Amino acid sequence: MTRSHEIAGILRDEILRGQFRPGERLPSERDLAARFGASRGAVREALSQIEQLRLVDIQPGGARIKEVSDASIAVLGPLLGLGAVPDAGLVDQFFDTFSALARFTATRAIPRITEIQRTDLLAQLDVMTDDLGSVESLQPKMRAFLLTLDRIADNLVVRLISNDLQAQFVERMLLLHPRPSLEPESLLALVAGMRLGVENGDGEGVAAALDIHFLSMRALVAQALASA
Amino acid sequence: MTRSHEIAGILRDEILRGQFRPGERLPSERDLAARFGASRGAVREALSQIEQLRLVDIQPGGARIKEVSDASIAVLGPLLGLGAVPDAGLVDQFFDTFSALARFTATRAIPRITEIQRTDLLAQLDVMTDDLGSVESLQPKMRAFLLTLDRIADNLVVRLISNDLQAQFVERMLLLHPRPSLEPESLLALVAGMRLGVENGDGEGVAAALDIHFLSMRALVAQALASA
DNA sequence: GGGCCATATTGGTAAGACCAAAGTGGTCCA
DNA sequence: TGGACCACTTTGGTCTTACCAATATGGCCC
Repeated sequence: MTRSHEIAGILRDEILRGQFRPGERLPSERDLAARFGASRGAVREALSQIEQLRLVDIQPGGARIKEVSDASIAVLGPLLGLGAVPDAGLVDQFFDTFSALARFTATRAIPRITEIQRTDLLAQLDVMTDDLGSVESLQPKMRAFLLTLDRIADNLVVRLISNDLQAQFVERMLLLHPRPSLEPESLLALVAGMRLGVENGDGEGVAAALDIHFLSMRALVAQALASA
Repeated sequence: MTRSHEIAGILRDEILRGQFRPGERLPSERDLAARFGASRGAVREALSQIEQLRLVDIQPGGARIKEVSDASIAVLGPLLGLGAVPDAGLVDQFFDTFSALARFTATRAIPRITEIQRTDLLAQLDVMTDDLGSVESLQPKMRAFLLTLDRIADNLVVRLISNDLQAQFVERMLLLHPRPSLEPESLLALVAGMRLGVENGDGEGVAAALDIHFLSMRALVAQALASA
């Protein structure tokens, strides 16, 4: 973690917390440098990063704060990390959205699947079947499965969006305690449902299995967050 | 356009064009500064921006190129702008994805709509009905309508994703010539379909109207790009 | 009270310097 | 001959100082 990233993180979080009003001017680079005990160069690098998040608009004369709701998806992670516990509403929105993207990918991928890819997917599902007990070890396998679907669907736009969601979300949620734990039965239903869909070339079937899974996931996470 | 943004744009495009292999090292900051006739500070700000796109991994010892497919959604715009004409396949993927997000927003927004919001949406649709002839003036109204739906759906995650897609895509597509022109009949069908859905609280109806619209849009844009 | 101009402030950029970490190549030893 | 070790070089990270152009600010004048 470099000094400029550190400064960028602090300023970014202050903006996300609403400590500046939209339209208001950020302190000058020289003032910020003094505040952080850093050089103007480091502050400028930090501001350059925040500008990419579309949180500020930098112009000669001053940097002005913009609306958080107009920012880049890259602020999602920091937004989730603002409090000791991620905002439950935001997490639910994330799962709802992520679920929709997974459905999208599944319905696009399955119809254009090759036999080799089908074999690959089924093998991945088989491995998952042997591992239903532990969410910790299942999660990366699930992620790899979805990534394979992503590659088959061959939609770079969704792939890039998923990259951002992964980068923003996954690491933070893995820190959550107590961790939500899915019943082995529902995990079995998920894997079995996806397997059936993959075997029969039924994208809608795979999507439906994912839908159900994410619905129960949302309920469990909401419960975990409420008790945290 | 500042010098650092300029340099960032050039390097970013070179990476997106594949002029560096993933894992390869970018020239040192000092070399880049010499190449661009700029100071190291300006180059560092540029690299800091490219790092945020997840196109490079900067570490003491050197900056290494990463896979484009692992980058942020923020590279979509630059990717579309690489050639004289945007890549047709990528544009089609964009519309497919954008359409799915619009469907998502519509199905989430309509069920939770208030009477005031319903009146607002209907008014917007009425204005659009009077303006079916010109795509130029209809497009911003359409965008405003979708933004209203976004606000009603109240899903910040999708809102942020849409921000990025808008920022990456809209300006570039508006430069396209020849511009695709939709038939007034199909536009009328779109508006009428959405109106019916809004009136009856039928989110699936609104989504279906959007689906059809984006499908014909995809066909027209593909045609426009092929002739360009 | 409103428009205008000089001044202070702010971002944009450059040049030079130092440090610590990583990469590099050679040497030395087994 | 092969591998481990070490010194050197390169590289990113940071700071300082300085200057310019565009903007913002405040006071002045009409």
